[in-house]
Amino acid sequence: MITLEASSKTPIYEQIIEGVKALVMMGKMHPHEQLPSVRRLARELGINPNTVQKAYARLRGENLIYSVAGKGDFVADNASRIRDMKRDEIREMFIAATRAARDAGMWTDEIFQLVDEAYSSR
Amino acid sequence: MITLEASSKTPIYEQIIEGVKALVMMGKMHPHEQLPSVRRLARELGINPNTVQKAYARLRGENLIYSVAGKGDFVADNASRIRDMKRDEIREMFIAATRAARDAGMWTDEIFQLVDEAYSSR
Amino acid sequence: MITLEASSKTPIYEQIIEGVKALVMMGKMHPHEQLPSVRRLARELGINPNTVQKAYARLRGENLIYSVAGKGDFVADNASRIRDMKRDEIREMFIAATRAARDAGMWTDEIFQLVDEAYSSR
Amino acid sequence: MITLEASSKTPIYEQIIEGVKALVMMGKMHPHEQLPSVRRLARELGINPNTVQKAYARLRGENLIYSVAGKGDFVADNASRIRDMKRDEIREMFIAATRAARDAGMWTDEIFQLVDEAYSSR
DNA sequence: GTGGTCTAGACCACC
DNA sequence: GTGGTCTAGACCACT
Repeated sequence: MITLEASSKTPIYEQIIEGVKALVMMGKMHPHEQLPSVRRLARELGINPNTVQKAYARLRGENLIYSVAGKGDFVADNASRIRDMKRDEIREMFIAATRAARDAGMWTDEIFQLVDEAYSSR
Repeated sequence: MITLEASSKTPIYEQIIEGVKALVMMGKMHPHEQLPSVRRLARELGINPNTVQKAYARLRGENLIYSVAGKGDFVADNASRIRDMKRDEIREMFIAATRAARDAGMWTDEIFQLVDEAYSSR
Repeated sequence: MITLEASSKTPIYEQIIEGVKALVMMGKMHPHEQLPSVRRLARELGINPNTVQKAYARLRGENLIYSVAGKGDFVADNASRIRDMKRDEIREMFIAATRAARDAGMWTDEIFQLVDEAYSSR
Repeated sequence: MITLEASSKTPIYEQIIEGVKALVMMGKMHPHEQLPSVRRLARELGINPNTVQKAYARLRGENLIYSVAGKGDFVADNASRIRDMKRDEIREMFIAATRAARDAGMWTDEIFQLVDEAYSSR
């Protein structure tokens, strides 16, 4: 369910974090649902368990998942706030892109058209 | 004319590259105009000459500047294409952001408002 | 597998680049095969790791290799185009040489004989 | 009569040397004909007289020109051997190109055709 | 262990 | 003075 891009410059553990967030946000995983075990996911992705461990630790640090000793990791109850966090990130993306566009001499019309196309594509 | 953000996680040499591109794009530097020498810019920015050298080498690799032995580095003739290159980059930023926004359940209205605010701010 | 010519005036890092290209072109290295690590190759060649790093960085800039953080560098998928790139370079060499030869009053017969000898020698 | 390419990586003084050789080889300058003075040529080319001086010094070192105190520099009598020197250089170009072509898997037929086209073009 | 970045200092050819 | 190359040594993040 999670796919990695080996040649990408974003670290694997971050790709895993984003992958989990995406699954929850798209409703493919729900609060209190169990995540694949560290070792299992590592095996499936063909990577080092330490890397998965690091990703889960970060997710735990953000209180997006919780651990139950001896049982495994589960999606947290408050996982719905992922949506808000994601929106904040996206806001920043648009702000940065818009400033760059303005500096490059693009007008808002051009941007709106671009967004429209991208939104309805694929 | 070029400023560095020390706390940024983007490498210094890349900040220099972007700085030079921006100067050309904004019309503050023109084809065949001489760039500050490697040593001089390094002194001004308080960094190591090798770091500037690396930035200039990359710019040369993209044919955006050319070097004349014993004289210095100059803005390339075809540097006007920086504008188009930059626009392509910006297009990609908006496409990525828009797709992410759509996946996060945002509507185009929300995006348009966001862009409008960012465009007119500061 | 890569050998350096110390007395050559072409920079070491460029010799490395050509060496890697040659290995791929001759089929001694294949896409997704791992290159010797920066430090290891530096040790083997008796040079500074930074020099190898520079060579690999250039190869990466040409999309002939790709880096995976913490794992190493690998031959790119599209590395087969090295062959075509090399042929274009060779074409240019012959065109330049032929023009010079014509200007120097040499005939094609003379050139053909020269090529024949060089081709079958060593 | 001599033209320089500023952005070229071959040094200016070498471009001058090649320029003088070419003029003699093409019969546009003859033995005992006077060369432009150092200062004059420097002015015409918009470069530093030291650079022209260096080029003339090298040509003198190869006995291709001679100096007469108080009068200037002149094409040497034995300048006809420029042709032979040039041919040796060209031989080397073809040998290098042919070896590279062979290593890249090109056949002599392909080379011959390439040479033929280049020879009759322009 | 891996690659990526940066510094400090040196040497070279060219102008 | 200029850019180009190389070395030595350091620190960082990632696996």
